[in-house]
Amino acid sequence: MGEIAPVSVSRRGVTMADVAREAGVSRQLVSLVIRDVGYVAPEKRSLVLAAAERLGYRRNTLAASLAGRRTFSVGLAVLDIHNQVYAEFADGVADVLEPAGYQLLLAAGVHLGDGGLASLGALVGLRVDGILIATHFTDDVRLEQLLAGTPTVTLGEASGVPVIDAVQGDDALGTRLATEHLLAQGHRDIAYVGGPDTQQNAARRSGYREAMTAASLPTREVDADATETGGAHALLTLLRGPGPRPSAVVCYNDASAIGVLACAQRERLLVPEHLAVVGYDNTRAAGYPGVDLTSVDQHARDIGARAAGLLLERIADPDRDAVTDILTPRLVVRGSSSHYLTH
Amino acid sequence: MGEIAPVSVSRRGVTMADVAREAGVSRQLVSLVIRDVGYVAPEKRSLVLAAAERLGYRRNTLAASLAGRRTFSVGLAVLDIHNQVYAEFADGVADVLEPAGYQLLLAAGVHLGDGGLASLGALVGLRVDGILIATHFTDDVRLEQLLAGTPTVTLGEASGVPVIDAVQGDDALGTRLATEHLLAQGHRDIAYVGGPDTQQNAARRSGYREAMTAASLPTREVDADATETGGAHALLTLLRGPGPRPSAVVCYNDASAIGVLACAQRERLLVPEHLAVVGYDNTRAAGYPGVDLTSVDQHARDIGARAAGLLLERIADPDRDAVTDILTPRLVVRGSSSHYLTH
DNA sequence: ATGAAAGCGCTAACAG
DNA sequence: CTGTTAGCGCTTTCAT
Repeated sequence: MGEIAPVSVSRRGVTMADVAREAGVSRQLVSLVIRDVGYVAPEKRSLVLAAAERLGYRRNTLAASLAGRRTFSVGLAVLDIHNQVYAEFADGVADVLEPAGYQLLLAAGVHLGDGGLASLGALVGLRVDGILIATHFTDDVRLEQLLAGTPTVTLGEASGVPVIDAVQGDDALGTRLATEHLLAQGHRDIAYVGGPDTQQNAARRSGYREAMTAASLPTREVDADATETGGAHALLTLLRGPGPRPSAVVCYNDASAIGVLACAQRERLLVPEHLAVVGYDNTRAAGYPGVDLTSVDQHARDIGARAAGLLLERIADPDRDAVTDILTPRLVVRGSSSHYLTH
Repeated sequence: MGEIAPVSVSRRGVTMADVAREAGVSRQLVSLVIRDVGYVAPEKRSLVLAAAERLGYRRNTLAASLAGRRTFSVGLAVLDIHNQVYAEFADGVADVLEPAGYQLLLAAGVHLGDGGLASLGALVGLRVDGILIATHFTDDVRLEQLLAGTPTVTLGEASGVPVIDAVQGDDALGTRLATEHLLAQGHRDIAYVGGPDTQQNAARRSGYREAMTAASLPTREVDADATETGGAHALLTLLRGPGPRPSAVVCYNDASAIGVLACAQRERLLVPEHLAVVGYDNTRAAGYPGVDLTSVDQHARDIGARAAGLLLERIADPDRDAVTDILTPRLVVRGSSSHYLTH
């Protein structure tokens, strides 16, 4: 409030200049030491470090990024943090990005339909060096415009934008493996519990259809949302519906499969004797006792790691051709689909 | 490369100045429109918006934050993104923070022991307006120094730093409720499966001890890590150990409780007839068929929301006194502990 | 190896 | 409602 306020360190205002003054060196020298680049005489270096420590200096990443035109951070936008699969994507991404010196910024609950585009916009606004997107895509032109200039890789689904890299599982193959496994067990009446109309779910559905068609068998499908309740309702629909009760069900994810199991139990159907069940994603719950669910593993963590790798490549060379990587899923057989494994 | 390059929009360089030029207005007017503050004539406003749209303008949050000294973002540092509880914390936090206009930046895998402190440092460096921490705390002096000047609230555990707000569940009460529930069912031999030595786990352990001591019964404890395998081993230890087999087990989290269930099944012990089991956290898996686990619900989502609320208050008034909020848990009784509920 | 000068893109405080 | 004048804290380029 006085005419000339005495120089004082404010609550959060320790700058490089302060550190330089304290250490008796130039501001640039401080910058070099903090960034750990170039050669700095060891004594000077420790002088600076000590001064920084004493003052509680914290580098202002904002200013550094603005001036340096790089943030060394990448954004990961995921659909649902509760979904194990996305957590595994994130693990794989972190495996690659952290050693490379990037800070991972996670934005959860990103639905591209509504407010999710805003989340993406926030990441772009933060000028992250790259963006990883794990959600469902629709033909939204604005996506291309929004991401123009920011290296991007999608996980699990392709964006539809030609210049964007993608890493995904072979979803059609996954359900084909599941269906063929059931066929090999002698099942003929195999139903499918499908999900909301996304790229991924469409691929999974088609895998089931292909396998059934190849075996000259009719298909039978019901839909469920991504919850246990949805799966339970789906099974009820199948049981109450016309025609014979299916002897096996392929589900588009583990949550719905677990719902099917719950419903089967309530309906006094033995699994797998009366009803064999296969899920998708091989989440941790699939291995729980009393669940013991056969499931397709899409190698989510590997997808995350691979996507992060592609992103790093694209950051290094923004003009290289876009690639789409497809990982081969594997079927993990458990008690819910195999008589031999039943206790 | 020419002497004087023609004005061209570079890959990512559309600035407010460009928009102003395109719209034929001043740069400040653009700023007002973009920030949506003050009064701007409708025609001018749409003129600016149209120009921004045409040029594909994206506000540079970095520059805005640097100049405005506020980022309108808060960091949420969580221990383990795979753990449902942290996902629910995040939900609650988002419930409050998003309507308030804050961008949530999630940092996962934050163990304060090792590299996690670096993650926190990254958030501080980004100059987030506040930090929410959901992990375990040890007496680390550096934490206080690191966070000085950044409003902070902890979730689930207190930090030990007096000036930091905290929101947590009453963990001792939770296990006391669980133990008393088992006592009410007539159990006398109740064992406890405890976790790694954290504040939270210590409180849960003490709740069990209090309840047993109050009933003049001896305690019996084994330890397990936070996985299903850990729980399974713990039960084996109890079964192979001296003395009679316990008739009930209280577990410090759901994962270990599910491990106990798995082991019980392998050992041909009926649940709850031979062994009653109670978990902690009431994760979604507890409600799965075949799991059907009685569990203590600490209201994680509410904890997240409350913590976010406190953070907002502290951002508004950094000097108000620190508070610690304790939420009362409730016991959710399912088939794993109650004969009456068994199918 | 170090200092000086310039500027990243924006907000803020005021005079017009 | 517009224009001016200052920075925010840092990196960078170029001298020295």
